[in-house]
Amino acid sequence: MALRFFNTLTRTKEEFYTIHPGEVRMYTCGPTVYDFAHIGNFRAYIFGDILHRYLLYKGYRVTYVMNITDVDDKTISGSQKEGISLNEYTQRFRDAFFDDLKSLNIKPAQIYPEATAHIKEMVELVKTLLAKGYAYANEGSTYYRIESFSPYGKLSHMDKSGLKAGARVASDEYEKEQVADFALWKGWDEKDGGVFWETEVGKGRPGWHIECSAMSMKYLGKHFDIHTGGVDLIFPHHENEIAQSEAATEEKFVNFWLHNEHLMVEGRKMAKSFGNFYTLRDLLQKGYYPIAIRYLLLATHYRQQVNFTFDGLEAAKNALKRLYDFTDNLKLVKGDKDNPEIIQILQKATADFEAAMDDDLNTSEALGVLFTLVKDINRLMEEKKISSSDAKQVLETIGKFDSALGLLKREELIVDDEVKSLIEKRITARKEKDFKLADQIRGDLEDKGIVLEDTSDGTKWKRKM
RNA sequence: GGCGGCUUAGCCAAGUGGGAAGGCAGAGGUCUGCAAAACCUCUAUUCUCCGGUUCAAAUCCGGAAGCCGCCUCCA
Repeated sequence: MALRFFNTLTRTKEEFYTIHPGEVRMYTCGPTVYDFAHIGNFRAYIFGDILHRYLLYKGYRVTYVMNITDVDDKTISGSQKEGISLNEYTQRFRDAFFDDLKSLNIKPAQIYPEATAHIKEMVELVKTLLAKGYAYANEGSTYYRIESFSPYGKLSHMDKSGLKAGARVASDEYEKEQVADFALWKGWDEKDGGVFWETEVGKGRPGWHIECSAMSMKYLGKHFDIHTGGVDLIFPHHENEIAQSEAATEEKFVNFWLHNEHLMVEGRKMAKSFGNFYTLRDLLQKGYYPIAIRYLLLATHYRQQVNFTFDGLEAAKNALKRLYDFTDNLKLVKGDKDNPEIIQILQKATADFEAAMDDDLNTSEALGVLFTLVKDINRLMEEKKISSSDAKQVLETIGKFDSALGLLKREELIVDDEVKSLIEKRITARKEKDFKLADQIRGDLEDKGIVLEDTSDGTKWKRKM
């Protein structure tokens, strides 16, 4: 079956195709590094990651770009409050962001361009838009005239004539011809302090939308394959990116626009402004596993809202535990009689897995396939109808699935000499039927995060989750 | 007000015309010194509600109710 994605442009699932054979160029709107990202933000990056990984799974060469917004109102005011430079301020959150990506087992993009390092490209783009009559300057700022771009609204399916002034109108609105026009370049203001660039379009700083147009086109070309982000970016951010890019280049900007739904908390979207957010750090500090958070987010299809709850996180952890136990048990299989049934099971699972993922990255269904495989193989393991080489093949298949899912990464369990001798001591105690001592050792080890299991093949140990 | 989406078991969640996936939780059983893991069995005659189309509807059409998002910084 062919790979299909739901394209926000057409609101339908479309068969995926690439501009350059075998190669995909994709862009995800990254974080504004003014604070720690919350797990709602990470839903977007995990979604981008799944897309990235599955394209690699399918054999495409992928160039993946994610921007870092390191200049805007919030970063400027944050740095001023602390009396430090903009860069010093954003560096902390940029570092934290990359740490978090690692915790969540998100595969790095090739390029993470920063807005402040691409002022020149943005200015060029603004100049082009001015020259072509899509932009106008007023009081030191430059604005995009949406009226001049007739397809405006094609992504969000909003009628530009319907975009009227809402109740809230910013103080600088009078500088625009129309309220829905947006800033390409913001003229310097006292509030910006020392944050400004002297450029051909004046002293000031870039608008938000222009950075994504300038940087994505710089690294991926004027016309590229996939652009992703949260649904809240459809309007105005992505609509504006299209307007800027297509007006400037007179070419189609992006073929596939993919958007993930929000992470909800008690019926509302998780957002800084609502105060109902958890950062990854918050949850790790409470002892939750980052990969359980990843699992929780993958258990629901990316275009569905997910309600975040601690019960859900607990359930995710337990599901993950089952997968880990399964792979651990497979590694211990000893039989030498191959079972021809295994290959059939694996082929079926692979076909089902790919059908699920091909259908607009249906990770819920893909996880269902994975657990069905777990159950099938567990049964054969129980019946001892599996050889060690069969087990190796199962592990390979699971590993392949996981190259797309990214759930099986675990820290190595380090068992030091002290622990080893305790385990030995307990084995002896059990032989001598000193169960009181045996249970005490088991309890002590559990406190250290090591769980013991006695099987017919001897005592196994694993990390407590 | 404009545009869009959602409602499936105790909880989470796939499924878009013809067998209601999967996970978590729960119950019973096998195994075990006990526990854990694993296995087996059970847990939605039914998919928010009301009409309609059809031989056949969770799935298509119309309507209602509830909830959510975007229209403003936002993943």
